[in-house]
Amino acid sequence: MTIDTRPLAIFLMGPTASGKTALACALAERFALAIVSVDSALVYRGLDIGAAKPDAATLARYPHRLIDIRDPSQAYSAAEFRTDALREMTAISAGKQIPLLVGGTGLYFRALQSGLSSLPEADASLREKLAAEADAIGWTAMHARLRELDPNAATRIRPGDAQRIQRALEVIELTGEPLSAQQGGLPEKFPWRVLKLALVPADRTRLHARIAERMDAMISDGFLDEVRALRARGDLRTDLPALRAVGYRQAWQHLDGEFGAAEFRDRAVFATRQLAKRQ
RNA sequence: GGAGGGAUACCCAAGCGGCCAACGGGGGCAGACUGUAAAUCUGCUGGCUCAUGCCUUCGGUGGUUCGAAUCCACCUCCCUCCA
Repeated sequence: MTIDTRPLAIFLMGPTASGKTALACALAERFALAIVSVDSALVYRGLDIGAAKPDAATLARYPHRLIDIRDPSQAYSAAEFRTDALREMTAISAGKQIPLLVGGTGLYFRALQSGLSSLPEADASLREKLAAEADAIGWTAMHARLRELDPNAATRIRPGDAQRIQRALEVIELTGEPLSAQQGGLPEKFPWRVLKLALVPADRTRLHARIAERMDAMISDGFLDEVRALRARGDLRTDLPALRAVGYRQAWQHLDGEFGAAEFRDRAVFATRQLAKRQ
């Protein structure tokens, strides 16, 4: 057995409302840790209350990296996260601290540790074009096209999975090669020795109760005003990743008049529970 | 007191004599996932067995019928309107 000389990093994972932030801060209080957020919603500025972003006082005392690094009008991605996180971790380790990666975005953790195949990044205009075509002929037809261009990918991707069909076609158009031929083989040797901690709720009912309580607290803390401010900008649309976040999407629909306040609250709670399951 | 409308599985809600264990949506559960991942998608969701099998369901009790969630009678509860 050889000695692992890689620097240590800690991964703290768990569903929303499971107490990750509190635990991370408690650990940071006692050890030489620097916190890096692993959260696809916290990266956006202006998504605070509804995203359960740690408050200013907490952030001042326990700085979190990779929070508030993007405007809601822009998309962020797993690949960008990987780049950003590796940069932050390198700096932290160089400063003789231990990086503490905290969050609930599983894909980001995976992308960070295992890497991603070298695929082209998202191309907004191409996606728009593909979406327009899909509007015209339907995603089933788009899936049929994928079947011709990349049978392997078409087998893996369901005909109803518009998002993945779009990405596959995007990659094919951008590279001229099938997506399936470009994936696989990620023998990434991660430059850190990872200690993984997972917060697993012992009892779903209790987690559900916490989620409901937290949602009510968010609402009384002005969640809807926060969303009104985002709408007032005028340049944000519901198909942006930032505004598809749990709670924000429902709040937006409510403010559009799709349903009342009580239904908004319930829908937001349901969506949060379902998110917690997937985490 | 009178005139109507309604009671369906955890919730909402179709069904209106057989093709109904009962459309659909929600919720719940399980699962997939390589640059949107707090996203996107899939399956299951009365019980027992899990087989084109059996059993118990559509407010309650009776009745009509070969056969009822669906028709009739009465009862219970809810809603609207007239008094």
